[in-house]
Amino acid sequence: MKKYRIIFHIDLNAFYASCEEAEDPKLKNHPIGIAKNSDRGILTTANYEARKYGVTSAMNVYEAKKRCPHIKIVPPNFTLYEEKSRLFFEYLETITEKLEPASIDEGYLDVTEDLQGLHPLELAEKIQAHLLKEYQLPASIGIAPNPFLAKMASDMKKPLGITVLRKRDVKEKLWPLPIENMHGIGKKTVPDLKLIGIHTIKDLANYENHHTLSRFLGNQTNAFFDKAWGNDSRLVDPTRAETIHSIGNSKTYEGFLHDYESAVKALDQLTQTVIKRLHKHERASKTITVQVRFNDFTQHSKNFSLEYHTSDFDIIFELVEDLFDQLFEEKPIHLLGVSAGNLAKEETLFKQLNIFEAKESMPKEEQLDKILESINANYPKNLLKKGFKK
DNA sequence: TCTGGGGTCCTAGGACCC
DNA sequence: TCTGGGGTCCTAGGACCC
Repeated sequence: MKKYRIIFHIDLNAFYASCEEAEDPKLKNHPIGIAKNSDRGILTTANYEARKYGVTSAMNVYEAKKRCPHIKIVPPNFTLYEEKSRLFFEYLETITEKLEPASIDEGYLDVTEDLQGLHPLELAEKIQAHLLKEYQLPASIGIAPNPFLAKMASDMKKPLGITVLRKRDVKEKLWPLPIENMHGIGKKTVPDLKLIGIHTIKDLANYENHHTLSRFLGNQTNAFFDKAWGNDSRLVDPTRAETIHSIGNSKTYEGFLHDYESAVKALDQLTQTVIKRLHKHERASKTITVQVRFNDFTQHSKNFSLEYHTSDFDIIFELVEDLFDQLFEEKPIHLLGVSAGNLAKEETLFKQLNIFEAKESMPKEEQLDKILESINANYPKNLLKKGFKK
């Protein structure tokens, strides 16, 4: 007899909006949207009252106001959302250690061994009620034998839904869904799939020619195909979210940046934010990336990997400036981004330092020289620095 | 619908090493 | 010498998710 796992996917409904409603209950019966600017840009979230008017996440504010003229635009309060998210996961940890956070407002739980003597449905109801009562956070819960089905299930009833999706329900409940509803299939891939006759998850499950399929789905072809049949052997992995891979900061400049100097000033700000967050997470970075989007929406990035990890502002900013020099064009700049990747824990580095007397112990001047040397060796074009208004 | 900011993962070519 | 194969890392770009 095969033993099925019991996986929950828990998704907090309209999370940012729900946080705002929890803080200010007056907002509850009023349509609200979360957006930085009250007359431009896009909504990160809309509450369900606003969704009744056809307002959705990622819709621009102008359109949202057209559909719902009395919508209230609330600026985001990320400190509040992070705090609520922390409480959410802290509570889930009391249910099971087998918890994998998937984003700020959703997570997977393997409750196979932690049912507390309850029926899975009862446990889900208990969790949902607790989240609503203690934190005023409505949640949708999917119950399934694997993470993929649990994720698809939690999407089926929102808000405050609980949906069981068993293997034997796949043909009836999963297959009729349009292919764009499949987690991992985005708006670039959908037209390709439709071109070869795949419009629903059923079409994917019954598509014979995997060679053709792999032209569009690449490496993931078999994984997607298995998922279409309701199969997904991935384990709930609590360590996955513990490893941070990159820390970045980017900003859109509505009025555009028109010259080199103001861009460098902006990059200074972005770099400072990145460094602050690196320190907060006690991480040092080896690879720095600078990203530029111009007013014509062309986008470019450059990155450079250092010989060793650092979290020093002077070193990183020197590199940021240098990378930007290579990206600079005489066009108004719409977006700038700085990102630190290839991260290592600082405590680990200290250990290495003690053993090898690594280069971090050199005076900063010397470190900078070394780095510039290394950059120039790799980017001889750099030295020319032509066409810049310095 | 003319557009935020935080990320993860994949791809593909090239450099380099054995 | 004109030519193998495997592996890893670096770099730029793109797709996707919330």
